[in-house]
Amino acid sequence: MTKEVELSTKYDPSQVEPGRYEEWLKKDLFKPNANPEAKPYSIVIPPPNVTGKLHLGHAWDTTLQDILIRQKRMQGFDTLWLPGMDHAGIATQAKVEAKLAEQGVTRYDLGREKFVEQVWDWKDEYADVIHKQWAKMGLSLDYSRERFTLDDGLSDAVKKVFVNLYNKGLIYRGEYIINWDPKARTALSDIEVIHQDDEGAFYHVKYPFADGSGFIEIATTRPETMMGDVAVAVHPDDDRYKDIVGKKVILPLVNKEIPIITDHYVDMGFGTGMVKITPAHDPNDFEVGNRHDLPRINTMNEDATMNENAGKYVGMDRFEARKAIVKDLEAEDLMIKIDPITHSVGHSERTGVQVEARLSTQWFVKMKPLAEEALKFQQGEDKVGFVPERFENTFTQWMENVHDWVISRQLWWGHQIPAWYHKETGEMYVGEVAPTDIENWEQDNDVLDTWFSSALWPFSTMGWPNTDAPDYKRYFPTNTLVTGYDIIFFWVSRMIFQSLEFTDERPFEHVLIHGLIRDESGRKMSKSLGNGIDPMDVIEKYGADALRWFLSNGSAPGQDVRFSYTKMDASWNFINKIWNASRFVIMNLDGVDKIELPAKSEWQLVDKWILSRLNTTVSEVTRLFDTFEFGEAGRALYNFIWNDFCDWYIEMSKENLNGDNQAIKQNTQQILAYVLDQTLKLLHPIMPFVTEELWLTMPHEGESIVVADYPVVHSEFEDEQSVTDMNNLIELIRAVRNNRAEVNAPMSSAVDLLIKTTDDKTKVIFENNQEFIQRFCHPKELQISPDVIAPKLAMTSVITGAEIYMPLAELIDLNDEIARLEKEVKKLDGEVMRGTKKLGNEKFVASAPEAVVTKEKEKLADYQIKLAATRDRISDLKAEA
RNA sequence: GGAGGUUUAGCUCAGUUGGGAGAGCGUCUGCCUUACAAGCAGAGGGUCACAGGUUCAAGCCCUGUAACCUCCA
Repeated sequence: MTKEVELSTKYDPSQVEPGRYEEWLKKDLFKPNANPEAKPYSIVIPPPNVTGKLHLGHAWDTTLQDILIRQKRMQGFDTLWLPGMDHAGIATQAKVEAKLAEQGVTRYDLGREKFVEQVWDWKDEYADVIHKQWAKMGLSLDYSRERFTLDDGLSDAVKKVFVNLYNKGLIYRGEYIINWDPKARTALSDIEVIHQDDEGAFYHVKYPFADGSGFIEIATTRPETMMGDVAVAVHPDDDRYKDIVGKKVILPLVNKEIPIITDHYVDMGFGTGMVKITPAHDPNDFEVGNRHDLPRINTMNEDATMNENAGKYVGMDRFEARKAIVKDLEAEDLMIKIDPITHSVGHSERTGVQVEARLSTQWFVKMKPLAEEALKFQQGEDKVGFVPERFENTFTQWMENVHDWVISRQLWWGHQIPAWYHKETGEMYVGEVAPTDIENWEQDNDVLDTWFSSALWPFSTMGWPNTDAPDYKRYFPTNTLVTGYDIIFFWVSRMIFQSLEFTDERPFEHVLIHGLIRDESGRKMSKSLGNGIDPMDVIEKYGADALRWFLSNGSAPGQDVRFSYTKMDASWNFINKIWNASRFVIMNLDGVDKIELPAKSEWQLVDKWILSRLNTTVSEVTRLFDTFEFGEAGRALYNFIWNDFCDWYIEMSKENLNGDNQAIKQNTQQILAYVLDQTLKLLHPIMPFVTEELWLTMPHEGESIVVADYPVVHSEFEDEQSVTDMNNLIELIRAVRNNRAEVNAPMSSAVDLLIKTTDDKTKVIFENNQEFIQRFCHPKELQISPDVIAPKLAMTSVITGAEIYMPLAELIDLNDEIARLEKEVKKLDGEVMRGTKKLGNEKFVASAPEAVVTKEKEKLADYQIKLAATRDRISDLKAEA
């Protein structure tokens, strides 16, 4: 069968990628294979936020998952990759509020119900964008199982977990000091607060004694909170202040008496050793206040404006109030000095505003028992395997020091807390279903932290709490979770303890942690810097395959990676190479409509060699995939394809394809086709589009490479001898090319080539492969014989098993050639000395493994022969001179 | 203050149990060889941050130092 094949001479992703994904979906290739005999392999996608578009970090994360899932699918596993998205409470609500603000509308204008409707519209819009982006990247997701964190099923799971933890006493409600985002007007957990160094000041303020006997000096960074001061504290061991403990001072501007107390919390060495205590506005002061039974005076509103407790400053924003208070203190001569300082200030991860410590009633998860269980579990055999391992430390250290988790959020978008308060009695009811006399109850207004529902993702998406759900039974626990190190605390840790608590199993066998994508100069990509790169733009220019290749090869496990267009160029180049190699093979497959490897007895040296190299590559790539070493696997593939297959086998195949021997021609066609087929399959998990295109163009069986069999190791391909022999041939060709380059004798000029073989084996190899020596060395006259007589003036190279002479009398100078050879002698002599010394070391010979010693001996012998031959040649040439 | 990471060629980075230092890009030389000039052939380029130690043998293991980065408090 003659194939009418037209492939363009350059790889063009825009001719390869569009439409392909839709074909795969139409053929239903991304669903589990429904083979009950197959081992299941499952991954749940880290659900992206519906706040916006996916960035390069998502592209990286999902590419790694797709690589895993595609390889396992080809290996015959029953694979499930479950997609979904996250409602991202605070972030999404903030976006929608910002959009409304442009129209001058607030969420309060709309009311809760109308506002939430608007958020659903937003969600639908962005879910659509995300679906299109997933498709562009070629992700083999099973959309029939797609979930959203606010789905009914997932919401049931959330309620069940909440109520269950509450009943166990692991969820409680109380008035504590928490982190407060005054812009979103909600509580935040510890890890949603980003600490950054800001310019601020230490304000040194006079607090006069009530008895008029002078004043003390109090330093504070936050004078605006002083309306809430209820005491001044010193350390009990601080001798400086022994006499004043128990006295009263007058709170400036307020003219209220407050006591001087002692508490171990005070750092004697810091500042003046005296601190003002403001229990409603500082977490440490809150603790001090509890110990001393002090009142808590909240001086701010939800939006961080001052409230009626702030006296004349009521209504001012916190920063305005600071200015006003400083001014007033100065006016009353109570400000001693203002020292500028740089200090760490907490900001909201989502809205960016400065976080307030705020006293409020919130819901909390009691973390200690859950953390202990998780830590204990990680001591066992079945622990979650972190890859790379060092990230397990990150996890355990956080778990060991974890604080209770604030889970209530004063938002409207999210899972409303399943607690109701009786309108008359005030009684609280917590349950999965609302009270039957609902008219007498009011549900808690707050919603749960989004991570509370995300923590259940690996099992809630599989049908839990129905433990008989087929997916739950077959695919949970999942096999691998892939995510960045930046959300180990937020998500990975919480999935682990929730899964252990509710399913008694780990949520995933392995968690593969990757780094962050940075820009070309190593900066984090961010909106404020404007240095973000849209993966869709990259795909537009280079294709999804090139982006995926870059992402899977760009870095070592757990390391950050810099994006660069130079790297994308290199990535495209590699695919172009594959494209053209395939093009060559396909163009030369006339008469071949089925791939059938010729009988082993028919294999020539080059055939044995390429099959052995292929086999090694399959073995390496498989091993490296199993340990998540995609970069190393990629390098193995790159080297095999470019350096072995393209540079040597394809080049040599031209000799056979154009020769007269029909049998050899057909064998060569089959081996070219076979190696290409195997190579495309090895590459498919990484670059799905182009491999599908090429595979479908060449002879193939089956409807798509997506579900083709992944290559396996064939022990009958292993052939060390052929690898050694081929290397011998390559060494010859390289030596000749080298000599030609040295004297600027291009391949187009034929020159005599005399090869004096010094062992029989080499003689046979060179004789049997004369046609390749002809093709690659382009000799005018070729002699291969142990009896070659060295010409008087000729370039000389000594290789293993042979001496090469190229009589280039008109091109070389005798003295130059002697100098060149002497340089060679110096190098060889160094090698011989090194080997001699090493083998002369008795301890080395005695302690090193035998294989290492043997290898050293062989190398030494080889160098000794080459050295002697080169020296002989020099003395011959000198005799000529 | 605690933990972790990084330091290897001009640049960006690999280097899997310790057994002669690698790639891509860039540089230099020569080639339009009918798959690919975004290609081919060849070349040059490194005290593996520094100082000790373990070992027959260290980029790799141990100790310390320096610089930079990240997370936590």
